Amino acid sequence: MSDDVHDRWRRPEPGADGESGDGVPAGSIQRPTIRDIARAAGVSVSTVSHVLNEYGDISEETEHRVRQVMEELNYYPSALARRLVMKRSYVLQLLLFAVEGLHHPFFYEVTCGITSEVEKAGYELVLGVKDTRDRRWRETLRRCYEAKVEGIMLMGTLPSAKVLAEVRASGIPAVMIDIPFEGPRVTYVTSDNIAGARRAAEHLISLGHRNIIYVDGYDLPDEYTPLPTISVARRIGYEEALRAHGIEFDPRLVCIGNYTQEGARSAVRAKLESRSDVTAVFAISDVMAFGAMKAVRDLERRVPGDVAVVGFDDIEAASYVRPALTTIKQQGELMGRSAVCELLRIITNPKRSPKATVLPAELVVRESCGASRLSPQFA
Amino acid sequence: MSDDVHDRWRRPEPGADGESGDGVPAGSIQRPTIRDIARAAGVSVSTVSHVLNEYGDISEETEHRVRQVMEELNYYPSALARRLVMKRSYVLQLLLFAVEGLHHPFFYEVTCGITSEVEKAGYELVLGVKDTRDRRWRETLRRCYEAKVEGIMLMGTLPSAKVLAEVRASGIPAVMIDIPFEGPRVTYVTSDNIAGARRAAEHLISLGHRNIIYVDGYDLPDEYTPLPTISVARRIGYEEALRAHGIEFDPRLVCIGNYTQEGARSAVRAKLESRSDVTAVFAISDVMAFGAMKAVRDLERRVPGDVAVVGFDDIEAASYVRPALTTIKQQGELMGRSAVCELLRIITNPKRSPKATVLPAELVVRESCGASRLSPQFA
DNA sequence: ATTGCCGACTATATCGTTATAGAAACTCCA
DNA sequence: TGGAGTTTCTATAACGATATAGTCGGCAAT
Repeated sequence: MSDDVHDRWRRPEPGADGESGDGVPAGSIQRPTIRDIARAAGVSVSTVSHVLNEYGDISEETEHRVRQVMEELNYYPSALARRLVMKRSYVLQLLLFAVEGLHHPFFYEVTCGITSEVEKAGYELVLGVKDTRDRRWRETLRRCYEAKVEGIMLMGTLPSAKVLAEVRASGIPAVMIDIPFEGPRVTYVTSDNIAGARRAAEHLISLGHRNIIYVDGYDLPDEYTPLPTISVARRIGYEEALRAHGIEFDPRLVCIGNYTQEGARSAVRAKLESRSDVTAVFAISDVMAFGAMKAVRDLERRVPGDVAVVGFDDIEAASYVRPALTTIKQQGELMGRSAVCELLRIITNPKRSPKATVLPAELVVRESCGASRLSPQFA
Repeated sequence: MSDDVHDRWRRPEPGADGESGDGVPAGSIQRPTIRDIARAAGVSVSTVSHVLNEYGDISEETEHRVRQVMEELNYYPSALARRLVMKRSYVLQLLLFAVEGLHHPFFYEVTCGITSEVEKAGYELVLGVKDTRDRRWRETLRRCYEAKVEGIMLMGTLPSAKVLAEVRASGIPAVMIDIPFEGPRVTYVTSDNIAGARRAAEHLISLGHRNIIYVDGYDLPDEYTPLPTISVARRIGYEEALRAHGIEFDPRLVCIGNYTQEGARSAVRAKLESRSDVTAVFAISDVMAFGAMKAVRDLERRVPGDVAVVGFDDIEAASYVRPALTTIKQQGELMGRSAVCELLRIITNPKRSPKATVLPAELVVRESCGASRLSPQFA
């Protein structure tokens, strides 16, 4: 029976027989098409299609025969063809702008959440990583248009605010991650960065610190369209906390760590050397907080004895380091999940206007600020 | 001029005019097709295609006009249609089997390397993450066939050896990451796991340790087709080192940490409680080594004073923890890059037989084994 | 004037599906 | 017996590109 079918479906044209035909371009072992199935099963193409899509108007007997042939010929319908005719790609794109690969662990957590949710919804996730310094982001967006991507998620440190405008103008549904930006089919999910940063600063203030170094991520990119970055939001929270406690904001306590450990290490060291009155550091990412801790040790001082350090993100490593890092917990995985859910809602329900999501950012007290109240799980 | 063109290209059929037409399914703002461009520019579809693909047989004047129209109508050729007719997808698939999302930081590093290289080659990367315990991996493979994915990369802890067999049988070029498995169009890249593990164990032995707990990842999956896992390789290295130094392998010193911190913590704690003669732990991943360190502390003992710990991977956090973790460095990012390069070679050059890549795995001495020789960069 | 060639452009089949609109056979009921 | 309605199946036009195999002037060589 099996052989019988195999004989029947072979197309007349190609002469080649053996599996490893000689001149074939890679991967182009001719796979059977819907027409081959139809021929072998003795039905029309339409019938096969109806079986495939479970129209329910095919007799049990015919359906069985068709399915059997499909199995025997090892048939898989071409998603390419289907997508073309249905004008849907079932593809979501995650676009990550980062400076050195996607090395930031927090992005990783978000990505985890995204993949699992995308998978669940039966979509595909295309992962695109661009260096923030790479000016050719327009090309990357072009690929989204060409591939008829159904939705875009944007994450990381953007090269320019133009990206946002262009995504919005493209009409493709989009969810920004940690970038407050909205449009007709665009929204965002973010942690409550202002409240998180405020809480971090207040924690330090409540422990008696007054001169607190603020370690920012980047300088603004050279185009001065203001980007609604997490830096901005966290800075607002930091300044709010100072104001609420009658401390004047001192711009000379701000330094730039480039979101890297080494960047923060040298920046913080420089500040600590020039300002002996500093007793605390608030870095807007855990990785930079690690750098700050190293800087403190570089100067033969102690964390938290001489300088208290608080971070932001609560990446896994925050609980590994000694002293364990007090930080603001962002729910990265949840953030990824929420982004996908909202994106799918925008896609499937165009009338509904998209809704922004703000996730809470909580203080996790560990050891790096000298608070003795350790949560038991980080012992 | 612009308006002129816009008038010309509008198709006759659809009545809707405004942008936010009412009943339109999301994202289905009708984008212009190659036919619209042809019409508006007053040339044939073929001519537009020739311009698009730089055939070089179009007069400068015509080409200019066509390009201008494309710009004005905001035209992007449909990759879907092109892929269908060219029978190529320019898509690579990364398939990751993991137990809890893709939470292992090492996978992340590899993924970084992969994306950057894929991007560079002008391909797209589809990211698929499956839970190892999820039995429906066959469905995931089906999607690769349907999407005419040109190459597959497989990473993580597979649910079954059948996956490997099926990928090989599919004829799709594939590169396994850290899974030694080969076929006509299949190969792998891996660290030198045996040598790495041997080195880790020898390091402990050279410091005088004799009873060394070995923290493995998983038990073998329930189907007993033997999987060529990193566990197996590292175990071989560990046993080799013991043998070379006349130490008898004690199976009761092996425990299972499930590649998680907590799993390792409780497994190691149990072992330490039952075996007071143990002075060292070798965990086959850094994350499990962190768990082991916690277990040691749980029992009020000290690392490295009472128990030395060595890990495997050298994830970033390994240098953050206190004491900093002595471990075997795997070059994750390079691994990802190599995988993509080799995969592209298999795809573009089907005659060449694929070549396996084995990357060196080096010992990085930090503090967790009590070696005083600290490399300066981890101070 | 014929032939051949070249440069610029085009008509049409094709990729492998789904969608639309029937067709053929059969049942049911008056 | 003659529709009406069902059930099962089918022919064919899309979808939006590329590939193949031209056409049509014009120009040089014979």
